[in-house]
Amino acid sequence: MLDKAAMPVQLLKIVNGKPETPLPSHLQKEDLKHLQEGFGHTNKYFQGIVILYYPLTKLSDGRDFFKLVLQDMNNSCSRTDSINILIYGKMAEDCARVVRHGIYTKPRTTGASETASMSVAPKYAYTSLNHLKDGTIVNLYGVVKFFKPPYVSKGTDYCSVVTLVDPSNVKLTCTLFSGNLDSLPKIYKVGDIVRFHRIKIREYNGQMQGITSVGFASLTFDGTVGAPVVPRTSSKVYTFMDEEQKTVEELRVWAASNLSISGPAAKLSGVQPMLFFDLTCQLVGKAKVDGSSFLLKVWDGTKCPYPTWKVPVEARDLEGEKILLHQLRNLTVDVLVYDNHVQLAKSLKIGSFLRIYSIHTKQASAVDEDVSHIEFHLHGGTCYGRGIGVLPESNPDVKELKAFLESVELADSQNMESMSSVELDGTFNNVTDLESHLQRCQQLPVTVLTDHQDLNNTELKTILNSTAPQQYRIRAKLRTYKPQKLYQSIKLHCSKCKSLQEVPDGDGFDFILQGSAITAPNAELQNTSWYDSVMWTTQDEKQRKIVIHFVKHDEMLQQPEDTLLMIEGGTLKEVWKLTKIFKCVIPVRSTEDDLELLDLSAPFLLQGNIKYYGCKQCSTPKPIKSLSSIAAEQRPSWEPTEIAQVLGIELLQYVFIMKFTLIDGTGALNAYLFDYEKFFQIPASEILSNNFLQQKMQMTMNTLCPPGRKLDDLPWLECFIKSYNVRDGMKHQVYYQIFDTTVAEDVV
DNA sequence: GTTTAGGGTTCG
Repeated sequence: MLDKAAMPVQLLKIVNGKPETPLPSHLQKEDLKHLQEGFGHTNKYFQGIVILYYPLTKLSDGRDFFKLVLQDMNNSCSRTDSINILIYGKMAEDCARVVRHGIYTKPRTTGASETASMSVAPKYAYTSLNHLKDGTIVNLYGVVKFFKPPYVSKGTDYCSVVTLVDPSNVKLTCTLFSGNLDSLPKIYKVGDIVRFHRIKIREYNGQMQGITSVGFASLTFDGTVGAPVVPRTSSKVYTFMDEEQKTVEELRVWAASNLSISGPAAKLSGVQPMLFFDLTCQLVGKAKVDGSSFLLKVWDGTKCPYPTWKVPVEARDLEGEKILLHQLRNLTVDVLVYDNHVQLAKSLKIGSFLRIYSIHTKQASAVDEDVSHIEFHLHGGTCYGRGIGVLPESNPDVKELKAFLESVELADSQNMESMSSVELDGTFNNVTDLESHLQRCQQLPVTVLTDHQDLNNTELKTILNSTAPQQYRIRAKLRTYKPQKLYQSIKLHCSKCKSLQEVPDGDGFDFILQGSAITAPNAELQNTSWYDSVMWTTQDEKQRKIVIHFVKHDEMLQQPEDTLLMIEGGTLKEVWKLTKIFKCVIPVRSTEDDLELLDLSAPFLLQGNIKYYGCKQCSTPKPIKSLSSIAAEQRPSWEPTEIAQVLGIELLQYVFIMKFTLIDGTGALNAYLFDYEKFFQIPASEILSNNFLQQKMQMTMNTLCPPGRKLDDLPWLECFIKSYNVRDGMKHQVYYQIFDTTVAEDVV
C-alpha cells in the first residue's frame, strides 16, 4: 500500500482473499518480521488490518499528518504483529479519507477530546462479525444474544461466555476469562450492547470464537432504544465519544427489530411450576445447607400463588436481619443453589440485588403434606446461562424493584406497628383480649360514605319490599362477590350508547397491526408541516417498512416524554417499546390523502401501559390531520379525551363491574358496583397492566370479604345503594347499584 | 509461562 509518497492512494477491493485488480507485478509482499531498521524496502508491500488510526492533523509546517496502526492478520500472536505507519503530506489526507470509508465506525472530524488530556484520542477501528479472521486481535461491537454471567471456572479465573450478533447477522461466541470479576463485561440481559477491545479471534470447531487476550477491555450498554448511553465498565480510562454513542444507538435500533428480546421479567406472583425463568430479587437471608448446596432467601415484593417450600436450616447458620426475615416470611422464597454456584452464593451480601438466571421451579410434595409445594432450584452447571448476577443500585430494573419493595415494606411495617402496639399495650395480656380488640376493629365499617351522612340506615328487608327507584343508606356484610377473578371485573364502557364490552386481548391488536403492515406507506404523507417522519426497512426477509411520524410543536420536536408519535407498519412489540419512551403512540396506516386510524377493535392510542379504545358504534373517525390543532396549542397535554374528541372517537372508559351479595340479618340483595376509580381508589384503566394494583385490589377484597370466615366474623360495610327498574318485554325487575361509597382509608 | 470453556436446562 505504501510505496512512494508521490503514489496516489487507491482502495483495493479484496475478493476471496485476493485483490480484485492485481497489484503491479514488481511489488513483492513483505512479512513484518523481515522488515529491518535502516533498510530500504523499495518495491515491497505489507498487508494488514487497520486496528487503530488517529485523526488527520496538521503539523506546524502546514503539512497534513496521519497515523495508523496495521496488524498482520496472519501473524497476530507474535510480539511484532503490528506496525505504526506515519504518513505526511497529500497522501496523509488521501489515506485518511480511504480509511474512514473502509471501516465500520466513522471518525469525528474535530479533534477535541472529552477528557482534559492533551493527547489526541485514538480512533479504534471495529471489525464487523462477518469479517473476523483466525488469529487476529480485533475491536468489535455486538448485541448480546446469549450470555453466562461470570462464574468460577475450574481453573484460576472467572469465566463468562457471551454470544454476540451484529447487523451482518453473524454470531460470535466469546469465552472471556479474568481473575478479576470486575473486568468481565457487566451484562445483565440479552439485548445489552457490548464493545470489546483487543479480543483474540480463533477458529474452533469450524467457527470463529472470541477469547480474552492481553489488554482485553469492554464497555456494556443498555440495549433499550432511547435509554441513556452510559457505559458500564471497570476501566478508568476509555475512549467514548460521539461516534461510539451513534454506533450504540444504531445497534439498539437494529436489535429492536432483528433480535427477539423477551418481555418483562417474571415475578414470583407469576411463577408456574415446571419451568425455568430469571428472577430479579433482593437477598434477605442466606445459609449453608451442606457441602454441595447453599440457601438463598429472596423476595421481589410479590407473593407466589403456590405454597413454597422452606428449606430446613439451623437457626445459627441463617445469616440476615432476623426481624426482616420474620416480617417478610410470607413473601420470601427459598432458592437452593448447587455445586459451582455455591462459592459465588456464599460471597453475596445480604440486601444486594440479584438476578438469578434460569431458576427451575419444581413441583413436589413432602410425605407429611396434603398439598404439593413449589421448590426453587438453581441446578449445577451453566447451561442456558444458569447463574447468579449482582445488579448495581443504578440498574433501572433495580430502581423499579426498590421502589416497589419500599411500598410493600411500608404497608407491612404499618401492620407490624399496629400489631406490636397491641401486643405491647398492657391491656392486652392474652389471646382473648387480643381477639376482642380485633372484634372491636371489625365493628368499624370497611367501607364509608362520601356523601349523605345524615340519612338513616334502612334494613335490606324493607328495601326488598319497596318500589323502585329509591336511594338508601345501608349497613351490611359482603357475603360473596363476582367475579372472583378480579381482572375479569374490568370492562370498557361507552358513556354515549351505554354499552359495555370486554377489553380486547393483545392477539387481536397484533392481528390488526399485521394486517395494517400490508398497506405500503405513502411517501407523500411523510414530513409535513406538523410532523417529521422517519422510514426504514427491516433487515429480515420480510423487508417490512416502518414509518414513525413525530408530531412537532412550534415546528420543533419535543422531548420523548412529551412527544406524540404515529407509527405505520410496526409490530406489537415495537409499538409496546415505543410507549415506554414516548408519551403517546397512535398506530396508523396510509391512504391516498391522509393517514388514518386502524380498525377500532385495536387501541387508537397508547399512553404508558394504558391502551385507549374507541366505541365502534358511536365514533366517526376524522382525518389524522385534525390532530394538528392540538399540536398547535400552547402546551399540548395530549389528554386522551382531547385526542379522542378531535379524532371523532367516542372514548371507552375502563370500569370495574362487580356484583356484591349483601346481607344484614333481615335479608340479602345483589347490588352492582360500577366504578371508574372512586370505590377502590384504583383507576380501572391501570389495573390490567399493573401487578401491584391487582394485588392491592385483591387485598382490599380480602378485607371486605375475608375468605373462610363465618358470617358473624365478616366486617360491616356502609354503603349507598339506589334501586332502579329494568323492563325487558313482559319481564320487570328491580336492580340495585352501589354509589357514593368508598373503601375505608385504613383498608386501602 | 497461560488452564479455565468452547451456549442449548434437572441428582438434589
